[in-house]
Amino acid sequence: MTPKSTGSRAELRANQTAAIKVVARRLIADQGVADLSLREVSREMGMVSSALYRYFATRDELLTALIFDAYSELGAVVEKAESKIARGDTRARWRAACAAVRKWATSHPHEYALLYGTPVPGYLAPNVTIAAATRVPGVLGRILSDDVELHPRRRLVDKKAAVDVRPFLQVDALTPSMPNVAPEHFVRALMAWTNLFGTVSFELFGHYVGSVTSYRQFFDRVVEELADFAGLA
Amino acid sequence: MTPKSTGSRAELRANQTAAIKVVARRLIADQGVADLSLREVSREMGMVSSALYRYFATRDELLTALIFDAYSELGAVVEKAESKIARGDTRARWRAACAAVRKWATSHPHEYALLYGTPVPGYLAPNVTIAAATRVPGVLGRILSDDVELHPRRRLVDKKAAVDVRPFLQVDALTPSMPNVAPEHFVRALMAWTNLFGTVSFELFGHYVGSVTSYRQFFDRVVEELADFAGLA
DNA sequence: TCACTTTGGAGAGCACTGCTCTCGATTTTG
DNA sequence: CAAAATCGAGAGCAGTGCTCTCCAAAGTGA
Repeated sequence: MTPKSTGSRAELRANQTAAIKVVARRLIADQGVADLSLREVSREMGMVSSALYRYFATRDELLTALIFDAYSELGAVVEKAESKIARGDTRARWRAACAAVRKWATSHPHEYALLYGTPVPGYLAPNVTIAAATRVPGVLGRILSDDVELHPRRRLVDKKAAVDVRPFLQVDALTPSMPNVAPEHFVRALMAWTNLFGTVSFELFGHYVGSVTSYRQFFDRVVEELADFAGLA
Repeated sequence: MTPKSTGSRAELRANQTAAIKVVARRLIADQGVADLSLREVSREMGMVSSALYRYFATRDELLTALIFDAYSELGAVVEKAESKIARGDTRARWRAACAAVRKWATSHPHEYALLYGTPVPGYLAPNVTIAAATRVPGVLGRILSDDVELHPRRRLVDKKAAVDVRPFLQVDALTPSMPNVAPEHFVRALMAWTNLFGTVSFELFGHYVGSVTSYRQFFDRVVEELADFAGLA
C-alpha cells in the first residue's frame, strides 16, 4: 500500500487506527463478534494482516477498543435523549432514557451483544472501559436523584424495602451517582437498571419468543412499571 | 481406536455420543464455549477429529445438544429444589427456586453463559430446546399461580398495572404456565423472571463490579423485592 | 546536511481451527 | 453368505491469530 497523501506521522497513525476500528465495527455489525477476523479487516483495508499488529497488539485489544467505543456511543446517545426533556419531568426523562437504550440496542444488536452478552473469558475491563460503561446507569441514577430532589414526598412506604444495604452494597461508590437517593432505595435503583437491560437482552437474545408479540409495547409497559417500582413521580 | 468391549451398534453409538458430550461439557466448564475445539474433544477421547463428525455433523450441532442438556439440568435442579417446599408456602418456594438458579449459575458459569449469554449468530433454537428452556419460567409461573389459588386476596391495587396485555403478550401461550394468574399480572410475572436472570447475568458478567460487595446478600434482597413485586403472599 | 533511529507495511511461516473426502476394517442385514 | 451400512484413520483444504524477518520511508540530532 502506498503511503497516504500527507500528514504527520502521529496523524497518520491516528487515522489508520480509527480506520481499522471503523472497518471492524462494520464487520461486527454485519456478522457478530464471533466471526470478526483480523485478516478480514486487513483485507478490507488493502493491507496485509501482519501490518495490523502495528496498531493493535492482539485481537482482544482491538475488541477492547471497540467495546469502549460502543459503551461511549450508547452512553452519549442516552445522555442526549434524556437531556432534551425538561429537568422536572423525571418520568419523561426516564422514558426517554429507557427508549434510547432499546433503540440503540435494536439497531446495533451485535454491538449490544458485545457489551451485554457473554464476556470474553478471562477478560477484565480496564478502568477507562468501566467509566464508559457507567454512563447509562449514571443517567438513570441522576433521574432518580432529581426526582427525589424535585418531588419530595414519602417514598417506599413498604417497610420491607427499608433495609440496611451497607452489608452488601458499595454505598460510597453509588452515592455520587444519586446523591439525593437514600441508600435504602439503592436496591430498587439497581433492580430497575438490571431489569431494563435484562428486558432488552431477553428480547434480543430470543428468550421472549412465544411470549411477547409486540416488543415495543411490552417494553413501554415495563418501563412504566420500573418507574413506579423505583418510586418516580 | 479398537472397538469398545461389547454391545449392540446402537448402544455403542449412544455411549460414544454421550461420552463426547461429557468431554465437551468439561472443556466448556474449564475454559468457556469460545475455546471449545472439536479437535481437542477428539484428542481427549483418543480418536481422530474426523471421526467425531460421525456423531455431530458440525460444531454448532454439538453445541445445540449441550445447550439442551444444560437447560434440562438447570430446569431439573430448580424443579427439585422448589418441590421440596410445602406447596402452600409460596414465598419459600419462590426463594428456593431463585436460589437454585443462582447456585447453578455460579457453579456452572460457562454453561450459564452458554444459555443466557450471547447467542450464536443466526442460531435458532429447535423446538425441543425451547421446551427445555421453558422449565424454569414454568416453575416460577406455577408458584405465582399457586399463590393466587391458595392465598386469594386483592392483588396489584395499582390501577396502572391493570393494563390490557393482549396487544403485546401471547396470552394463550402464557396462561397454561400460570392458569390462576390474571393476564393483567403477566407483565409483572415476566419482569420478575427477567429480573432474576438479569441479576444473575449482571453478577456473572461483571456489571455489578464496584457496586455490590456481597452478591449473595444482594441477591436475596432482590428475590424478596421480586416476590413482593409479583404479588406473592 | 547527513548519519542514525524509528516506524510500519510486506511476506513467509507456525500452530491451530472446522470440515471434507477417501479408504478399509468391522458389523449388521436380507 | 453376500451385500450394505457403519465408523475410525488419515490426508488435505481453507481459514484463523500471531511471530518473525526484511526493507523502504519518515523523522531526528549533531
